[in-house]
Amino acid sequence: MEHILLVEDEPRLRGIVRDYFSAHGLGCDLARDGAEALDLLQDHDYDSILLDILMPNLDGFGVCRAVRKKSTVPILFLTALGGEEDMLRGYALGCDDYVTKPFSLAVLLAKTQALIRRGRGTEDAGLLCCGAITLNTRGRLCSAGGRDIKLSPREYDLLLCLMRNRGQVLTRAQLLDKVWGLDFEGDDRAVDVRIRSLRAALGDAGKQIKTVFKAGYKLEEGEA
Amino acid sequence: MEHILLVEDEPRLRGIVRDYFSAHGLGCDLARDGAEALDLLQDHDYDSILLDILMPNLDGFGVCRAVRKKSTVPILFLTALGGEEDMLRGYALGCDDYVTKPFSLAVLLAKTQALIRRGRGTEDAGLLCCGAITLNTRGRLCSAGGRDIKLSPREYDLLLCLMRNRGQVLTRAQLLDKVWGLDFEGDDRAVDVRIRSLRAALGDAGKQIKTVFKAGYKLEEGEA
DNA sequence: ACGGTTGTGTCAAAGTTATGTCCATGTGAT
DNA sequence: ATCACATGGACATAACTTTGACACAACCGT
Repeated sequence: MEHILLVEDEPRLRGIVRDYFSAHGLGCDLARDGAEALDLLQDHDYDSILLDILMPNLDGFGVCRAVRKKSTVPILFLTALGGEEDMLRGYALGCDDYVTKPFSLAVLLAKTQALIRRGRGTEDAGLLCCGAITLNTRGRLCSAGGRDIKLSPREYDLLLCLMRNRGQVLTRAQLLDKVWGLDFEGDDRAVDVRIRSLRAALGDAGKQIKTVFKAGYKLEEGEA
Repeated sequence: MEHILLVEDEPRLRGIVRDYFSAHGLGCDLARDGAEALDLLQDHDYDSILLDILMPNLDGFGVCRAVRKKSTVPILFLTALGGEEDMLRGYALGCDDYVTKPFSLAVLLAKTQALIRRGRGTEDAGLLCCGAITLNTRGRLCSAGGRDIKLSPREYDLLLCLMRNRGQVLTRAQLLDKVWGLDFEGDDRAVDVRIRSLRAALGDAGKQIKTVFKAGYKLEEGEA
Protein backbone atom coordinates (compact mmCIF):
# COMPACT_ATOMS: atom_id res chain seq x y z
CA MET A 1 0.00 0.00 0.00
CA GLU A 2 1.18 3.49 -0.74
CA HIS A 3 1.99 5.70 2.18
CA ILE A 4 1.93 9.43 2.36
CA LEU A 5 2.78 11.95 5.02
CA LEU A 6 0.24 14.60 5.92
CA VAL A 7 1.59 17.61 7.76
CA GLU A 8 -1.20 19.79 9.05
CA ASP A 9 -1.79 21.57 12.34
CA GLU A 10 -5.56 21.53 12.24
CA PRO A 11 -6.64 18.30 14.02
CA ARG A 12 -10.07 18.01 12.44
CA LEU A 13 -8.75 18.37 8.90
CA ARG A 14 -6.03 15.83 9.62
CA GLY A 15 -8.61 13.30 10.63
CA ILE A 16 -10.89 13.90 7.69
CA VAL A 17 -8.16 13.59 5.12
CA ARG A 18 -6.66 10.53 6.78
CA ASP A 19 -10.02 8.75 6.85
CA TYR A 20 -10.85 9.59 3.27
CA PHE A 21 -7.46 8.57 2.00
CA SER A 22 -7.31 5.29 3.85
CA ALA A 23 -10.81 4.52 2.64
CA HIS A 24 -9.28 4.75 -0.82
CA GLY A 25 -6.29 2.61 -0.07
CA LEU A 26 -3.75 5.29 0.72
CA GLY A 27 -1.99 4.99 4.04
CA CYS A 28 -1.49 8.25 5.86
CA ASP A 29 1.00 9.19 8.56
CA LEU A 30 0.29 12.41 10.41
CA ALA A 31 2.47 15.19 11.68
CA ARG A 32 1.32 18.26 13.58
CA ASP A 33 4.09 20.59 12.53
CA GLY A 34 7.27 20.86 10.51
CA ALA A 35 9.57 19.55 13.22
CA GLU A 36 7.48 16.43 13.72
CA ALA A 37 7.41 15.95 9.95
CA LEU A 38 11.19 15.98 9.67
CA ASP A 39 11.40 13.47 12.51
CA LEU A 40 9.13 11.08 10.69
CA LEU A 41 10.97 11.64 7.44
CA GLN A 42 14.18 10.50 9.12
CA ASP A 43 12.87 7.00 9.48
CA HIS A 44 10.31 6.58 6.74
CA ASP A 45 10.05 6.71 3.00
CA TYR A 46 6.81 8.18 1.78
CA ASP A 47 5.28 8.10 -1.66
CA SER A 48 4.18 11.70 -1.35
CA ILE A 49 4.05 14.53 1.17
CA LEU A 50 1.11 16.85 1.76
CA LEU A 51 2.27 20.03 3.43
CA ASP A 52 0.34 22.73 5.16
CA ILE A 53 2.22 26.02 5.05
CA LEU A 54 1.17 27.88 8.17
CA MET A 55 2.35 25.77 11.08
CA PRO A 56 4.16 26.19 14.37
CA ASN A 57 7.85 25.32 14.75
CA LEU A 58 8.73 25.00 11.09
CA ASP A 59 6.48 26.05 8.25
CA GLY A 60 5.76 24.18 5.04
CA PHE A 61 8.27 26.10 3.00
CA GLY A 62 10.97 25.12 5.48
CA VAL A 63 10.01 21.46 5.35
CA CYS A 64 9.94 21.56 1.57
CA ARG A 65 13.39 23.07 1.42
CA ALA A 66 14.78 20.48 3.83
CA VAL A 67 13.21 17.58 1.97
CA ARG A 68 14.35 18.74 -1.44
CA LYS A 69 17.94 18.69 -0.30
CA LYS A 70 17.89 14.94 -0.40
CA SER A 71 14.80 13.68 -2.13
CA THR A 72 12.54 14.15 -5.11
CA VAL A 73 9.47 12.74 -3.38
CA PRO A 74 6.35 14.50 -4.69
CA ILE A 75 5.33 17.43 -2.51
CA LEU A 76 1.92 19.03 -2.55
CA PHE A 77 1.21 22.23 -0.69
CA LEU A 78 -2.09 22.47 1.01
CA THR A 79 -2.90 25.86 2.33
CA ALA A 80 -5.11 28.84 2.83
CA LEU A 81 -2.50 31.11 1.25
CA GLY A 82 -3.82 31.60 -2.25
CA GLY A 83 -1.57 34.50 -3.16
CA GLU A 84 0.52 34.44 -6.30
CA GLU A 85 3.65 35.14 -4.38
CA ASP A 86 3.18 32.20 -2.09
CA MET A 87 2.41 29.96 -5.00
CA LEU A 88 5.48 31.10 -6.89
CA ARG A 89 7.56 30.63 -3.79
CA GLY A 90 6.21 27.12 -3.45
CA TYR A 91 6.98 26.23 -7.03
CA ALA A 92 10.38 27.84 -6.75
CA LEU A 93 11.13 25.52 -3.84
CA GLY A 94 10.30 22.59 -6.06
CA CYS A 95 6.85 21.59 -4.96
CA ASP A 96 4.78 19.57 -7.41
CA ASP A 97 1.36 20.99 -6.86
CA TYR A 98 -0.47 23.53 -4.82
CA VAL A 99 -4.00 23.24 -3.49
CA THR A 100 -5.74 26.09 -1.73
CA LYS A 101 -8.28 25.58 1.02
CA PRO A 102 -11.08 24.95 0.89
CA PHE A 103 -10.64 22.02 -1.47
CA SER A 104 -12.57 18.93 -2.42
CA LEU A 105 -11.29 15.68 -0.96
CA ALA A 106 -11.82 13.96 -4.26
CA VAL A 107 -9.56 16.46 -5.99
CA LEU A 108 -6.91 16.17 -3.33
CA LEU A 109 -6.94 12.41 -3.59
CA ALA A 110 -6.79 12.44 -7.37
CA LYS A 111 -3.93 14.90 -7.41
CA THR A 112 -2.03 12.93 -4.84
CA GLN A 113 -2.48 9.71 -6.75
CA ALA A 114 -1.44 11.41 -9.96
CA LEU A 115 1.72 12.67 -8.29
CA ILE A 116 2.53 9.26 -6.88
CA ARG A 117 1.99 7.68 -10.23
CA ARG A 118 4.24 10.16 -11.95
CA GLY A 119 6.80 9.79 -9.18
CA ARG A 120 7.06 6.16 -10.14
CA GLY A 121 9.46 7.20 -12.82
CA THR A 122 11.34 4.04 -12.06
CA GLU A 123 11.38 3.30 -15.71
CA ASP A 124 14.97 4.49 -15.73
CA ALA A 125 15.84 1.40 -13.77
CA GLY A 126 14.10 -0.65 -16.43
CA LEU A 127 11.23 -1.60 -14.18
CA LEU A 128 7.60 -0.73 -14.69
CA CYS A 129 5.11 -1.78 -12.09
CA CYS A 130 1.39 -1.57 -11.93
CA GLY A 131 -0.54 -3.56 -9.40
CA ALA A 132 0.48 -7.20 -9.69
CA ILE A 133 2.17 -6.69 -13.05
CA THR A 134 5.84 -5.91 -13.49
CA LEU A 135 7.66 -5.26 -16.71
CA ASN A 136 11.41 -5.46 -17.05
CA THR A 137 11.93 -3.23 -20.05
CA ARG A 138 15.58 -4.08 -20.31
CA GLY A 139 14.97 -7.75 -20.81
CA ARG A 140 11.47 -7.45 -22.21
CA LEU A 141 10.32 -9.68 -19.39
CA CYS A 142 7.01 -9.71 -17.66
CA SER A 143 5.85 -11.07 -14.37
CA ALA A 144 2.46 -10.99 -12.77
CA GLY A 145 1.45 -12.08 -9.32
CA GLY A 146 4.97 -13.33 -8.73
CA ARG A 147 5.21 -15.72 -11.68
CA ASP A 148 7.00 -15.09 -14.93
CA ILE A 149 4.83 -14.65 -17.96
CA LYS A 150 5.79 -15.38 -21.49
CA LEU A 151 4.45 -12.75 -23.87
CA SER A 152 4.49 -12.61 -27.62
CA PRO A 153 6.08 -9.48 -29.10
CA ARG A 154 2.80 -7.80 -29.82
CA GLU A 155 1.44 -8.67 -26.43
CA TYR A 156 4.51 -7.22 -24.79
CA ASP A 157 4.38 -3.97 -26.75
CA LEU A 158 0.71 -3.62 -26.07
CA LEU A 159 1.15 -4.14 -22.36
CA LEU A 160 4.09 -1.76 -22.31
CA CYS A 161 1.94 0.91 -23.89
CA LEU A 162 -0.81 0.34 -21.37
CA MET A 163 1.66 0.43 -18.50
CA ARG A 164 3.15 3.69 -19.66
CA ASN A 165 -0.30 5.20 -19.74
CA ARG A 166 -1.78 3.51 -16.72
CA GLY A 167 -5.11 4.83 -15.62
CA GLN A 168 -5.67 6.46 -18.96
CA VAL A 169 -8.23 5.26 -21.41
CA LEU A 170 -6.61 4.48 -24.74
CA THR A 171 -8.78 4.20 -27.81
CA ARG A 172 -8.25 1.40 -30.25
CA ALA A 173 -7.01 3.95 -32.76
CA GLN A 174 -4.44 5.24 -30.29
CA LEU A 175 -3.26 1.74 -29.54
CA LEU A 176 -3.02 0.88 -33.20
CA ASP A 177 -0.92 3.98 -33.77
CA LYS A 178 1.37 3.47 -30.83
CA VAL A 179 1.76 -0.28 -30.86
CA TRP A 180 1.09 -1.41 -34.40
CA GLY A 181 2.45 1.74 -36.01
CA LEU A 182 0.80 4.45 -38.01
CA ASP A 183 0.94 2.49 -41.22
CA PHE A 184 -1.08 -0.45 -40.02
CA GLU A 185 -3.94 -0.99 -42.43
CA GLY A 186 -5.97 -3.52 -40.54
CA ASP A 187 -9.05 -3.61 -38.47
CA ASP A 188 -9.75 -2.20 -35.00
CA ARG A 189 -10.71 -5.69 -33.94
CA ALA A 190 -7.06 -6.66 -34.00
CA VAL A 191 -6.70 -4.78 -30.75
CA ASP A 192 -9.51 -6.70 -29.08
CA VAL A 193 -8.03 -9.98 -30.06
CA ARG A 194 -4.60 -9.14 -28.74
CA ILE A 195 -6.10 -7.78 -25.54
CA ARG A 196 -7.77 -11.11 -25.14
CA SER A 197 -4.59 -13.10 -25.49
CA LEU A 198 -2.81 -10.66 -23.20
CA ARG A 199 -5.47 -11.07 -20.55
CA ALA A 200 -5.27 -14.81 -20.85
CA ALA A 201 -1.50 -14.77 -20.56
CA LEU A 202 -1.60 -12.57 -17.48
CA GLY A 203 -4.00 -14.87 -15.71
CA ASP A 204 -5.56 -13.25 -12.69
CA ALA A 205 -3.71 -10.01 -13.23
CA GLY A 206 -5.41 -9.79 -16.60
CA LYS A 207 -8.34 -8.29 -14.76
CA GLN A 208 -6.32 -5.12 -14.38
CA ILE A 209 -7.00 -4.45 -18.03
CA LYS A 210 -10.38 -2.81 -18.14
CA THR A 211 -12.66 -2.48 -21.10
CA VAL A 212 -14.14 1.00 -21.32
CA PHE A 213 -17.29 0.66 -23.31
CA LYS A 214 -17.39 2.78 -26.43
CA ALA A 215 -13.99 4.23 -25.63
CA GLY A 216 -11.20 1.71 -25.49
CA TYR A 217 -9.07 -0.01 -22.85
CA LYS A 218 -7.12 1.00 -19.82
CA LEU A 219 -4.85 -0.51 -17.24
CA GLU A 220 -5.65 -0.10 -13.57
CA GLU A 221 -3.78 -0.93 -10.44
CA GLY A 222 -7.07 -2.27 -9.18
CA GLU A 223 -6.97 -4.01 -5.83
CA ALA A 224 -9.44 -6.73 -6.62
CA MET B 1 4.08 27.67 -26.98
CA GLU B 2 1.43 29.25 -24.78
CA HIS B 3 -0.71 31.91 -26.33
CA ILE B 4 -2.48 34.73 -24.62
CA LEU B 5 -4.79 37.48 -25.81
CA LEU B 6 -3.99 41.05 -24.89
CA VAL B 7 -6.84 43.52 -25.20
CA GLU B 8 -5.65 47.09 -24.82
CA ASP B 9 -6.43 50.32 -26.67
CA GLU B 10 -3.15 52.09 -26.05
CA PRO B 11 -0.89 51.16 -29.01
CA ARG B 12 2.41 51.82 -27.30
CA LEU B 13 1.58 49.67 -24.30
CA ARG B 14 0.34 46.87 -26.54
CA GLY B 15 3.68 46.75 -28.28
CA ILE B 16 5.74 46.84 -25.14
CA VAL B 17 3.89 44.01 -23.48
CA ARG B 18 3.85 41.90 -26.60
CA ASP B 19 7.59 42.26 -27.06
CA TYR B 20 8.37 41.53 -23.44
CA PHE B 21 6.12 38.49 -23.36
CA SER B 22 7.33 36.97 -26.57
CA ALA B 23 10.90 37.50 -25.40
CA HIS B 24 9.91 35.24 -22.52
CA GLY B 25 8.28 32.61 -24.66
CA LEU B 26 4.69 33.67 -24.43
CA GLY B 27 2.84 34.22 -27.68
CA CYS B 28 0.60 37.25 -27.73
CA ASP B 29 -2.37 38.09 -29.93
CA LEU B 30 -3.54 41.69 -29.84
CA ALA B 31 -6.95 43.32 -29.88
CA ARG B 32 -7.67 47.05 -29.82
CA ASP B 33 -11.09 46.89 -28.19
CA GLY B 34 -13.70 44.57 -26.81
CA ALA B 35 -15.41 43.90 -30.10
CA GLU B 36 -12.17 42.87 -31.74
CA ALA B 37 -11.40 40.67 -28.76
CA LEU B 38 -14.65 38.77 -29.07
CA ASP B 39 -13.99 38.28 -32.75
CA LEU B 40 -10.63 36.68 -32.04
CA LEU B 41 -12.09 34.59 -29.25
CA GLN B 42 -14.54 33.09 -31.70
CA ASP B 43 -11.80 31.31 -33.54
CA HIS B 44 -8.98 30.87 -31.00
CA ASP B 45 -8.34 29.20 -27.71
CA TYR B 46 -6.05 31.20 -25.47
CA ASP B 47 -4.24 30.11 -22.36
CA SER B 48 -5.05 33.40 -20.68
CA ILE B 49 -6.63 36.77 -21.42
CA LEU B 50 -5.28 40.17 -20.36
CA LEU B 51 -8.03 42.75 -20.39
CA ASP B 52 -7.90 46.50 -20.25
CA ILE B 53 -11.07 47.94 -18.81
CA LEU B 54 -11.47 51.38 -20.40
CA MET B 55 -11.86 50.75 -24.10
CA PRO B 56 -14.06 51.85 -26.96
CA ASN B 57 -16.91 49.68 -28.28
CA LEU B 58 -17.03 47.16 -25.46
CA ASP B 59 -15.21 47.57 -22.18
CA GLY B 60 -13.25 44.94 -20.29
CA PHE B 61 -16.08 44.10 -17.96
CA GLY B 62 -18.28 43.36 -20.94
CA VAL B 63 -15.68 41.11 -22.52
CA CYS B 64 -15.18 39.31 -19.25
CA ARG B 65 -18.87 38.71 -18.87
CA ALA B 66 -19.13 37.37 -22.40
CA VAL B 67 -16.15 35.08 -22.00
CA ARG B 68 -17.24 33.68 -18.66
CA LYS B 69 -20.48 32.57 -20.19
CA LYS B 70 -18.65 29.85 -21.97
CA SER B 71 -15.17 29.42 -20.64
CA THR B 72 -13.04 29.31 -17.53
CA VAL B 73 -9.90 30.60 -19.22
CA PRO B 74 -7.85 32.69 -16.78
CA ILE B 75 -8.65 36.39 -17.08
CA LEU B 76 -6.47 39.17 -15.74
CA PHE B 77 -7.64 42.76 -15.63
CA LEU B 78 -5.12 45.38 -16.45
CA THR B 79 -6.22 48.91 -15.79
CA ALA B 80 -5.79 52.37 -14.44
CA LEU B 81 -8.93 52.00 -12.36
CA GLY B 82 -7.53 51.23 -8.95
CA GLY B 83 -10.68 51.77 -6.96
CA GLU B 84 -11.85 49.04 -4.68
CA GLU B 85 -15.24 49.02 -6.30
CA ASP B 86 -13.82 48.28 -9.72
CA MET B 87 -11.69 45.51 -8.36
CA LEU B 88 -14.63 43.91 -6.64
CA ARG B 89 -16.65 44.22 -9.79
CA GLY B 90 -13.92 42.46 -11.70
CA TYR B 91 -13.75 39.60 -9.25
CA ALA B 92 -17.52 39.36 -9.20
CA LEU B 93 -17.42 38.84 -12.95
CA GLY B 94 -15.09 35.92 -12.41
CA CYS B 95 -11.72 37.40 -13.24
CA ASP B 96 -8.65 35.72 -11.78
CA ASP B 97 -6.42 38.66 -11.03
CA TYR B 98 -6.26 42.40 -11.22
CA VAL B 99 -3.27 44.60 -11.97
CA THR B 100 -3.35 48.38 -11.79
CA LYS B 101 -1.32 50.65 -14.02
CA PRO B 102 1.40 51.52 -13.81
CA PHE B 103 2.73 48.02 -13.30
CA SER B 104 6.02 46.21 -13.66
CA LEU B 105 6.35 44.01 -16.72
CA ALA B 106 8.05 41.36 -14.61
CA VAL B 107 5.14 41.16 -12.23
CA LEU B 108 2.66 41.02 -15.05
CA LEU B 109 4.56 38.18 -16.67
CA ALA B 110 4.91 36.23 -13.42
CA LYS B 111 1.24 36.59 -12.67
CA THR B 112 0.27 35.53 -16.13
CA GLN B 113 2.52 32.50 -16.02
CA ALA B 114 1.19 31.57 -12.62
CA LEU B 115 -2.34 31.76 -13.93
CA ILE B 116 -1.50 29.62 -16.91
CA ARG B 117 0.29 27.13 -14.75
CA ARG B 118 -2.65 26.92 -12.41
CA GLY B 119 -5.03 26.44 -15.29
CA ARG B 120 -2.79 23.68 -16.52
CA GLY B 121 -2.60 22.20 -13.08
CA THR B 122 -6.06 20.81 -13.08
CA GLU B 123 -6.07 20.14 -16.78
CA ASP B 124 -2.81 18.22 -16.65
CA ALA B 125 -4.16 16.10 -13.89
CA GLY B 126 -7.13 15.58 -16.17
CA LEU B 127 -9.47 16.81 -13.49
CA LEU B 128 -12.66 18.76 -13.92
CA CYS B 129 -14.55 19.77 -10.82
CA CYS B 130 -17.89 21.35 -10.21
CA GLY B 131 -19.41 21.28 -6.77
CA ALA B 132 -19.42 17.74 -5.48
CA ILE B 133 -18.73 16.26 -8.90
CA THR B 134 -15.28 15.44 -10.19
CA LEU B 135 -14.38 14.09 -13.59
CA ASN B 136 -11.10 12.42 -14.35
CA THR B 137 -10.94 12.94 -18.08
CA ARG B 138 -7.86 10.77 -18.52
CA GLY B 139 -9.44 7.70 -17.10
CA ARG B 140 -13.00 8.65 -17.89
CA LEU B 141 -13.80 8.31 -14.23
CA CYS B 142 -16.37 10.18 -12.23
CA SER B 143 -16.80 10.72 -8.55
CA ALA B 144 -19.46 12.61 -6.69
CA GLY B 145 -19.58 13.40 -3.02
CA GLY B 146 -16.50 11.29 -2.45
CA ARG B 147 -17.77 8.04 -3.98
CA ASP B 148 -16.90 6.66 -7.36
CA ILE B 149 -19.67 6.62 -9.91
CA LYS B 150 -19.98 4.29 -12.84
CA LEU B 151 -21.28 6.09 -15.91
CA SER B 152 -22.29 4.76 -19.27
CA PRO B 153 -20.50 6.30 -22.26
CA ARG B 154 -23.33 8.62 -23.14
CA GLU B 155 -23.81 9.64 -19.55
CA TYR B 156 -20.15 10.43 -19.25
CA ASP B 157 -20.03 12.46 -22.44
CA LEU B 158 -23.14 14.33 -21.48
CA LEU B 159 -21.79 15.17 -18.05
CA LEU B 160 -18.47 16.20 -19.57
CA CYS B 161 -20.27 18.61 -21.84
CA LEU B 162 -22.23 20.08 -18.95
CA MET B 163 -19.09 20.41 -16.87
CA ARG B 164 -17.26 22.19 -19.66
CA ASN B 165 -20.14 24.62 -19.93
CA ARG B 166 -21.03 24.89 -16.29
CA GLY B 167 -23.54 27.56 -15.39
CA GLN B 168 -24.67 27.84 -18.98
CA VAL B 169 -28.05 26.69 -20.13
CA LEU B 170 -27.68 24.22 -22.95
CA THR B 171 -30.66 23.53 -25.17
CA ARG B 172 -31.51 20.00 -26.10
CA ALA B 173 -30.48 20.81 -29.66
CA GLN B 174 -27.07 22.00 -28.49
CA LEU B 175 -26.57 18.90 -26.39
CA LEU B 176 -27.59 16.65 -29.23
CA ASP B 177 -25.07 18.37 -31.48
CA LYS B 178 -22.21 18.30 -29.01
CA VAL B 179 -22.74 14.95 -27.37
CA TRP B 180 -24.68 12.85 -29.84
CA GLY B 181 -23.08 14.40 -32.90
CA LEU B 182 -24.50 16.48 -35.69
CA ASP B 183 -25.75 13.48 -37.60
CA PHE B 184 -28.01 12.17 -34.87
CA GLU B 185 -31.48 11.68 -36.32
CA GLY B 186 -33.43 10.96 -33.20
CA ASP B 187 -35.76 12.75 -30.87
CA ASP B 188 -35.10 15.57 -28.38
CA ARG B 189 -36.49 13.31 -25.69
CA ALA B 190 -33.33 11.26 -25.85
CA VAL B 191 -31.64 14.04 -23.92
CA ASP B 192 -34.22 13.98 -21.16
CA VAL B 193 -33.86 10.28 -20.74
CA ARG B 194 -30.12 10.40 -20.47
CA ILE B 195 -30.28 13.33 -18.07
CA ARG B 196 -32.52 11.23 -15.93
CA SER B 197 -30.16 8.29 -15.80
CA LEU B 198 -27.27 10.65 -15.19
CA ARG B 199 -29.06 12.24 -12.25
CA ALA B 200 -29.85 8.84 -10.86
CA ALA B 201 -26.26 7.71 -11.19
CA LEU B 202 -24.94 10.83 -9.49
CA GLY B 203 -27.20 10.38 -6.51
CA ASP B 204 -27.37 13.47 -4.37
CA ALA B 205 -25.04 15.39 -6.63
CA GLY B 206 -27.54 14.87 -9.42
CA LYS B 207 -29.34 17.88 -8.04
CA GLN B 208 -26.61 20.03 -9.49
CA ILE B 209 -28.16 19.40 -12.89
CA LYS B 210 -30.96 21.90 -13.20
CA THR B 211 -33.86 21.77 -15.57
CA VAL B 212 -34.52 25.13 -17.16
CA PHE B 213 -38.10 25.10 -18.20
CA LYS B 214 -38.65 25.61 -21.89
CA ALA B 215 -34.93 26.10 -22.45
CA GLY B 216 -32.81 23.08 -21.58
CA TYR B 217 -30.44 21.98 -18.83
CA LYS B 218 -27.53 23.40 -16.95
CA LEU B 219 -25.02 22.34 -14.36
CA GLU B 220 -24.56 24.38 -11.19
CA GLU B 221 -22.03 24.24 -8.40
CA GLY B 222 -24.70 25.10 -5.88
CA GLU B 223 -24.51 23.10 -2.68
CA ALA B 224 -28.16 22.92 -1.85
C1' DA C 1 15.04 -26.04 -48.06
C1' DC C 2 11.62 -28.25 -45.03
C1' DG C 3 8.09 -29.37 -41.70
C1' DG C 4 6.65 -27.97 -37.30
C1' DT C 5 5.62 -24.36 -34.21
C1' DT C 6 4.19 -19.89 -32.91
C1' DG C 7 2.24 -15.42 -33.68
C1' DT C 8 -1.10 -12.61 -35.85
C1' DG C 9 -5.08 -10.79 -38.30
C1' DT C 10 -9.90 -11.59 -40.18
C1' DC C 11 -14.36 -12.93 -39.79
C1' DA C 12 -18.86 -14.12 -38.09
C1' DA C 13 -21.64 -15.62 -34.31
C1' DA C 14 -22.81 -15.06 -29.50
C1' DG C 15 -23.04 -12.39 -25.55
C1' DT C 16 -23.37 -7.69 -23.17
C1' DT C 17 -24.58 -3.26 -22.38
C1' DA C 18 -26.39 0.88 -23.46
C1' DT C 19 -29.76 3.72 -25.74
C1' DG C 20 -33.84 5.46 -27.93
C1' DT C 21 -38.99 5.36 -28.36
C1' DC C 22 -43.46 5.21 -26.55
C1' DC C 23 -46.93 6.52 -23.57
C1' DA C 24 -48.80 7.44 -19.15
C1' DT C 25 -48.03 10.44 -15.31
C1' DG C 26 -46.32 14.57 -13.00
C1' DT C 27 -45.20 19.66 -12.81
C1' DG C 28 -44.73 24.47 -13.74
C1' DA C 29 -46.33 28.69 -16.24
C1' DT C 30 -49.98 31.89 -17.33
C1' DA D 1 -57.66 25.53 -14.91
C1' DT D 2 -55.36 24.61 -18.74
C1' DC D 3 -51.70 23.80 -21.72
C1' DA D 4 -47.14 22.98 -22.70
C1' DC D 5 -43.55 20.75 -21.08
C1' DA D 6 -40.70 17.48 -18.23
C1' DT D 7 -40.28 12.88 -15.97
C1' DG D 8 -40.60 7.85 -15.18
C1' DG D 9 -41.21 2.94 -16.41
C1' DA D 10 -41.21 -0.80 -19.84
C1' DC D 11 -39.46 -2.61 -23.74
C1' DA D 12 -37.25 -3.48 -28.13
C1' DT D 13 -33.10 -3.12 -30.40
C1' DA D 14 -29.01 -1.00 -31.78
C1' DA D 15 -24.24 -0.63 -30.66
C1' DC D 16 -20.43 -2.65 -28.98
C1' DT D 17 -17.27 -6.42 -27.12
C1' DT D 18 -15.91 -11.15 -26.54
C1' DT D 19 -15.19 -15.58 -28.25
C1' DG D 20 -13.98 -19.36 -31.26
C1' DA D 21 -12.49 -20.98 -35.73
C1' DC D 22 -9.55 -20.42 -39.39
C1' DA D 23 -5.91 -19.01 -42.67
C1' DC D 24 -1.72 -17.21 -43.46
C1' DA D 25 2.97 -15.50 -42.44
C1' DA D 26 7.17 -15.54 -39.86
C1' DC D 27 10.39 -18.06 -37.37
C1' DC D 28 13.38 -22.05 -36.02
C1' DG D 29 15.98 -26.13 -35.63
C1' DT D 30 17.35 -29.74 -38.43
